[in-house]
Amino acid sequence: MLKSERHQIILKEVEKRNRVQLQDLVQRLNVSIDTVRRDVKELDGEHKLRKVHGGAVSLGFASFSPQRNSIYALEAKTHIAEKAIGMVSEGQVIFLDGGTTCLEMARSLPAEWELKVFTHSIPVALELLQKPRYTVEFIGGTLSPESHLAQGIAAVRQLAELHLDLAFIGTGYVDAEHGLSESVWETAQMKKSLIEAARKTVLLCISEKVNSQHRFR
Amino acid sequence: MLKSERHQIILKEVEKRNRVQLQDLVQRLNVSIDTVRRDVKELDGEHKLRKVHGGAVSLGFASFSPQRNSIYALEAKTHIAEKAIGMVSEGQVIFLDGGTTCLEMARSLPAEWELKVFTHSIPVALELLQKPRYTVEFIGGTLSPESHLAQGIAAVRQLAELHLDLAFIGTGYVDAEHGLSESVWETAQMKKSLIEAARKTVLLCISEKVNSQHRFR
DNA sequence: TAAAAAACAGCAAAAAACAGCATATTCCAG
DNA sequence: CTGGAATATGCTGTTTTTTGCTGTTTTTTA
Repeated sequence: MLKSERHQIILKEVEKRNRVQLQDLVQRLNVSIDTVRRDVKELDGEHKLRKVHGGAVSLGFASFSPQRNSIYALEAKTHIAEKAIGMVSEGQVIFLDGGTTCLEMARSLPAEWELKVFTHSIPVALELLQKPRYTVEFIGGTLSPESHLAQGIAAVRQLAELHLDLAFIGTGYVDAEHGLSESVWETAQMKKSLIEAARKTVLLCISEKVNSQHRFR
Repeated sequence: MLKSERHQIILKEVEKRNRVQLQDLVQRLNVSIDTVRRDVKELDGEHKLRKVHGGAVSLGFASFSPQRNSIYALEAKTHIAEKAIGMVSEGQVIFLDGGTTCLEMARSLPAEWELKVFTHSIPVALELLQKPRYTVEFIGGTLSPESHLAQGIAAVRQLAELHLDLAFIGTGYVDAEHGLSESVWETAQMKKSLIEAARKTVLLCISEKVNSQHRFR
């Protein structure tokens, strides 16, 4: 296989799902990990993507989630995600909201589990699709160009019909919640539907006390 | 064999599949590797293609254009996509299926238009979200890991409630339609819903006659 | 803090590119 | 028709690039 061909495939993959792991590329391209590493390093040098530990992210993704740059925030969110995963058991039916915290959580969920996950966030869905044993159910609706999140009446209606074991709602969206004009009411509406659909709802919020998780019903 | 004849063949090959290995050309042309090398070098000098280590790539392929990679018969599909776009008018409400043809169509739709587009394909949705004036409505459902397509009962139900000016259905999925076991019935079901929801349905199919578009109702 | 994963550096084999040379083919004037 | 120049093609040996492997160092994670 041609090197430039590999580069194109890598770029395509990065473009599509914003983040790739080197190990995935190894399988996809049938070459050694070192070759992939060198390819990614080269593409990084050409400013076609950004190399990170264990993989690569698209340049757009870096600006897409500016909070990722802040190590403090990332660490905290990873911590929250870990705590949240501790509340999930295999075989359950759960819901994941959008936002960086939930994205982190989707990434960290055990790949060997069997789980049915509902979400209305494209990045989260793409992350979950990486795990072969998961069933990913997407809540449709009007897509927000900024956050790649489905919202609107259609989404609310679909949420209302679900039966969930657990629902995880992220707060502190980068820009989805505050950037959109009409989303305030809809966000409230969606949360209301979720709380009704789920036996337990977990609000993931980043605050001074890292592991503060407010349950409410 | 004439040199210009070889050059024509090389260019055609590069054009067709975007990338060529020198070894393949050796077999194809029955000449030595050095001759092929010199040919490609010459064509590179004339800016007809780009020479890379071990082969050559087309000029469009070299620059950053993800997704256009190994798509078979891209030319024909682009042609179909263009024809299909000719049937759309600004301000309409349309539906786009998954598959490479519809993806090509999504990419080629005029960015300056205002359009409301329904789809159940994540790649198509991501493409459409690039266009700032578009409203993208996602049809939720169970996501297929291979094709990143929402299917299932939920999708069918949402489709049944739509009111569309036009629906474009792609055929000949790379692997979505045949790779999945249970999708036959669901695909039929979805198409049925679509035909009922849309005033006009267009079936995009790639065949011997490039511009064959079968309308049916 | 310790184990695991990833990155790194260096090395060697294989493939490709390159330079130079010899042979074959074409072209053209005499 | 013919000798020679120009071009084209293939071959040989050398150099460069690529790529996987090994062992070591750094980073991540539990």
